[in-house]
Amino acid sequence: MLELRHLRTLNALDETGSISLAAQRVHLTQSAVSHQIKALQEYYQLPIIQRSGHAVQLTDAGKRLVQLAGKILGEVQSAERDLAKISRQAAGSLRIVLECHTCFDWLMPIMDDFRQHWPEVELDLVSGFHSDPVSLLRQQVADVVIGSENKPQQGIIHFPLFRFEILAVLAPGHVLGSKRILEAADFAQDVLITYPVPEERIDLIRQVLMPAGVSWQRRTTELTVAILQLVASRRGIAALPGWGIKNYLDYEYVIARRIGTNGLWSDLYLSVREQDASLRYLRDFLETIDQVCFARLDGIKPLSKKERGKTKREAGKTKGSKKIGQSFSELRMIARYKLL
Amino acid sequence: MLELRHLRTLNALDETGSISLAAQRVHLTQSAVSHQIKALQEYYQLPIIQRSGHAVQLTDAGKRLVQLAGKILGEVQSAERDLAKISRQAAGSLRIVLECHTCFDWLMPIMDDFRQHWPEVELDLVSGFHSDPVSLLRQQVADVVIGSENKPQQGIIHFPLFRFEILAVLAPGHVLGSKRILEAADFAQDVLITYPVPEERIDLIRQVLMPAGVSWQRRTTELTVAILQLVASRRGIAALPGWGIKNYLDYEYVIARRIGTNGLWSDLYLSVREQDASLRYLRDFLETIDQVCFARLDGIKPLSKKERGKTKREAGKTKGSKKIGQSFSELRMIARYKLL
DNA sequence: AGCATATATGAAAATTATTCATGTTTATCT
DNA sequence: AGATAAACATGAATAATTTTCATATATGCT
Repeated sequence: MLELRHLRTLNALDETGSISLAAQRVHLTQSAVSHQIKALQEYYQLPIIQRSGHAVQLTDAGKRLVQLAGKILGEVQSAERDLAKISRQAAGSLRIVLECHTCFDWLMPIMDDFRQHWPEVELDLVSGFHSDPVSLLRQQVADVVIGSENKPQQGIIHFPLFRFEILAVLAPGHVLGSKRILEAADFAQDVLITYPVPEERIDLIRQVLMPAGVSWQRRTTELTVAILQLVASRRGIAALPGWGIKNYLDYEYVIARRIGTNGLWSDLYLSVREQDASLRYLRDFLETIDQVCFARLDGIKPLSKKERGKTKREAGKTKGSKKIGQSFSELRMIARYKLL
Repeated sequence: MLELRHLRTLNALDETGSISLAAQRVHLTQSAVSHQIKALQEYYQLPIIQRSGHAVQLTDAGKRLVQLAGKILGEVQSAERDLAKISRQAAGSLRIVLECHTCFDWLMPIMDDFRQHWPEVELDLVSGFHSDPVSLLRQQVADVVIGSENKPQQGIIHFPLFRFEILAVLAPGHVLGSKRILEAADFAQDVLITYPVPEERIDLIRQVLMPAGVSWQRRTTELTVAILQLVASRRGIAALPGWGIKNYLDYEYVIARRIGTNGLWSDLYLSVREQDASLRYLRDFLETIDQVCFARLDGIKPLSKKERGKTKREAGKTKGSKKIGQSFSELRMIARYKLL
């Protein structure tokens, strides 16, 4: 029997074009998705996907179901927003601390979207830099932290957002451009341009330069465009998220190179106080982030189970309070479909 | 997590206004529906139903979900019809044998609806009377029998439709009208007006008069209206399904009385060859019958598990062929929502 | 009050979904 | 070409969820 679960999976499959990626998006294993599709094919006595070599393609039948998913999942989300309004969970506050500076880029449109749907939620960005952003949650100064923190802490829940690659950004024609991959030592040759945050908050420094014992020169500026402008005018090099510089790369304003053989990756989490974790508008916010980011940001990956603070099963067991149909997986499970 | 299952149940709940009836409609126990609703309420942290005494009423939240169900379930059915077309299961034949004469009343509009959705299925009524209608399935003369047969037979599957009450129909002012309930003996006093079918096919005779050893006089005619006309003009009395005479009762053209303390009830099944049981258009036909009948026919009841030829669990075990995601329950499980 | 009817609920059972471990196929690299 | 890696499939085991069963509770009726 067809269920919404299937439609959510098919939707992810449509967007990712791959069973394993779709599986990550819906927080299942590749095997689970494979079984789901098999079940659907047997139920309808029809092939849903077609394999052309490695890539999977949706058949006409598959496309029809994806179309159904598109229509339906939006309706479901909209109904659930209405339910939140009915239950008066529609008011509250969402004060956001952004640990990752570049994230402004994708967060802004999401905030605009959110404001439309939740006019009664006070939406704010908590400005300034903070050494321990999560403590702001405890102090009730902020309600949400978007950052890399994922260590389990009493009373705090970390929702995984996604993993992205940090690329070295160079001026076109820069000498280092001749290398396909940059190593720690390469960064000693030029000025490093960063946001004005403490060294330990800069992934390149913490994870690459310091471990390698390489020294560096640094120059800071507030805005991403300013960093890029400096790089392009050969004042130095930078390290920025791949999705943040996509446009500049396309116009060959700057060029990018991988850092280290496997690349330099960073994980993003959204942290909240435990008691806020089931707030409707918070869930909707999470859902929107997922939808928008996976649809629009290039080269990001879902955080797989291993990278998560808690696994689904542990979470179920850990929960002391009465189960109210809101296991961790449910909190996290998100309808992924294209925004209209 | 919300699933289509919940929406189907809520829809039934909306239409029946009762948990137990809704349960019958979706072929679950009352307990299961109760649990489902409880889970939903806990998931959304909202009451979905309100109890005013015995009757259950949907809250605003419940109504919003029903509204969602209305939008969504129609889309699902429509997508599934498209899938059938894609799989070329859209062509075939549906030759129907009607054992119950009065059933023309509700079947006609259903056939019209069906013809629209399945233009490539040859739709026919097999006319004439047949002592063993199910054998027509074996002889490939018909594809579907709608009747009271429900004894398990090799190669035949009986899908339960519904149970309805057969009422005695009298002219207004008829002497028997003074009784609230008619007994077998009462039928000896007047002419019995029936369709021209063998005695053993008339429930009143087989189940009431013959067991009681009462004799009767009979007069036959083809059409339901003709029977009613004869009754109204005091040429005799008749026994007809409650829903078949609703309009005539409303206009007081005739009156109706229960037969026996518990009433005379008849069960209707739809029988097909086993190999046809998973045909898409057949399922759709079944689905439509369910929707239309439960929405429009007065006083019918779903057939509960006990009345069914096979139970869900037995069926699963019995099936010899490889399970292909189409257990008996799935074959039977029907999205019930209002036709547009 | 007592009975019949409708719903709720905890525990057991059944069913279904997911993961794990592994196999197969296709693509890539040397 | 052969080895290796990547993506998907699949059977069996396990986990999770759903349903039923057996009652309990509440309501309405006579």
